[in-house]
Amino acid sequence: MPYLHGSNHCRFFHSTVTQRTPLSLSHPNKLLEEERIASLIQKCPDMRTLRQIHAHFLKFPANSSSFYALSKILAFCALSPFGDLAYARRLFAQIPHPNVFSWNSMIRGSSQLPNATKEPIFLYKQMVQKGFALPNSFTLAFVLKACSLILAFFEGRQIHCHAFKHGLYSSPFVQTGLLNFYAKCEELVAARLVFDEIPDKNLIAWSAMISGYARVGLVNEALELFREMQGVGISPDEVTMVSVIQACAKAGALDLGKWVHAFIDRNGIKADLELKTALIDMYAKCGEIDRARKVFHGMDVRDTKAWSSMIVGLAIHGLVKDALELFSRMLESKVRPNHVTFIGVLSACAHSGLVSDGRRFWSIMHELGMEPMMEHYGCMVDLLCRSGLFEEAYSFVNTMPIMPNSIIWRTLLVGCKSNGYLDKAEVVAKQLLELEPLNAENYVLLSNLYASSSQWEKVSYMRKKMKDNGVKVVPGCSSIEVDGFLREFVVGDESHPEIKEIRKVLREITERVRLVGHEPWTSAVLHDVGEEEKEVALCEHSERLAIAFGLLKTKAPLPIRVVKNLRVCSDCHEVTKIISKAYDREIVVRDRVRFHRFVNGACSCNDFW
DNA sequence: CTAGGGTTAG
Repeated sequence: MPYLHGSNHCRFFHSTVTQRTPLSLSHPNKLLEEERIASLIQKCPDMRTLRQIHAHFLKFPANSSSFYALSKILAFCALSPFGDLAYARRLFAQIPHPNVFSWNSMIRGSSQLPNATKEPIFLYKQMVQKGFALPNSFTLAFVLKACSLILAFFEGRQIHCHAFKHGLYSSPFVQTGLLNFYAKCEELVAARLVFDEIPDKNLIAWSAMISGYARVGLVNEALELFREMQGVGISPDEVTMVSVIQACAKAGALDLGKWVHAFIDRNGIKADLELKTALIDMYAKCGEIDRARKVFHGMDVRDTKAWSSMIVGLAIHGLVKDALELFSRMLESKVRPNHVTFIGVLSACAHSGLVSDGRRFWSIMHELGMEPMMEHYGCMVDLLCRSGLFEEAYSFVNTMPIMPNSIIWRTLLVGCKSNGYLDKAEVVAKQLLELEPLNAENYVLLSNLYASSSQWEKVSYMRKKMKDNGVKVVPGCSSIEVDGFLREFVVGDESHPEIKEIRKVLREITERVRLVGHEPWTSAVLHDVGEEEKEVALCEHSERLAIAFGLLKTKAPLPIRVVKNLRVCSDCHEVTKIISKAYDREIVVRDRVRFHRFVNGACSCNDFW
């Protein structure tokens, strides 16, 4: 065993010196000695040097200085980027009574692995159960971080109790650790309770809470908190702004996003790599691909995520050539693509039916030693289906080394429809409904597939099956941003406080559009039959409400931007063009993020309610 | 030895 002198080492740790003498009693030379050791170990360039230092200390008889050195060595192994966690584990196993510092090193070290495991939590459990060392605020902060990485909700909640038990709840590090943990687990109510209990909220706490809201799409809450934070005199930094921009991206709130970008410049906040990447993503998702490009070109350093967000952005805009060109430039720049980059590249190929390119990228991925994930299989299935190679797509799915998920089967089912393989649809549908019996989308898709081939009995059978299984349709939803706030309108929801006024405007629109000689709101062709027909028409309802609200609230000739959660088709745009003309106001309706659906001129507006 | 941040298919 090259990493320790077995017997020597054990004797060393079994020596009577298990506790460091209090600093006040220690010899001044000893303090100097410890400082020297710490800086020596900190400067270690690699494990080889560290082992030499380790060996040096093992040669000498145990004293408190060498004990100190050993714990520093352990910390280096566990935490340094040049360290070696396996070495740290072996070293740690030799310590009969590790102190808190050593436990903390191990807990933090084991949570810094690229693939997070439960190891840090197990270590913490051991520490608490053994009772040799009491956790301190560092311990809780580290273990909470570990819990947030693997979303270990129950463990984290228990640590919340430990914070009280050990009197560590007042530590700002424990508080933000808890807050962040709940936020990552998407337990926003719990996160908010912790947040509200923090007496002196610092920038970190505010940022963590805003990030939590932005992550789950509670955009108004995120923005409200951003305003509130400035109200109490805390200035945001670039980390805060990433979450604010992310909130705008999630909502498709372009005007807000632009305002926030201007805010960043105006307040001299440094737009670093992460913030610029978030800006690229925001502009791309809000439909302003050229602004996204501008941010990208203005970057002096670009890492994998920066390249990926630009490539994915181009791909969702259907700018396939640009996306692939950028990918080549990325390779030339020697930035290693990751799985997200390949999702962008493969989906770009799918949007333009570039089969041979897609296959080429598929093998490049293998050459780079990357194992394709579910998403990549999904892109390939989509690519093959859109290129008319349904049979190949079908056998591709059936020979996948991982179990296809519902998205894969659904992609294949859409492929059945577009390629006219209706016989295969039954088999595919069976898989899909077994995997996801409660998703209304599947029934609608299948029902429309039958309707397209006039199999009306099967259409009503799907309706019946849906009813029997108690499957509920998720209502359509549109949103509009007015004065920096997002207003959401959901089909069938009449709870808006101004619904009466909105309805009045809606009636007026109907009249004015009729005067122009158009039948309002009926331009979406209804594919469906029977009693459910009304619901299909209703999918436009949320959009109508949002436009009406916009006309009610915004008198200035600003464009009214409505973002839809559903797919938008050219017919929907036709309707808004008519309203625009009648009111002499620019009205823009956008699908939330999925610009690429227009790529092949195909619109699936009628596939969904 | 502590806390908050970016890209993900249909």
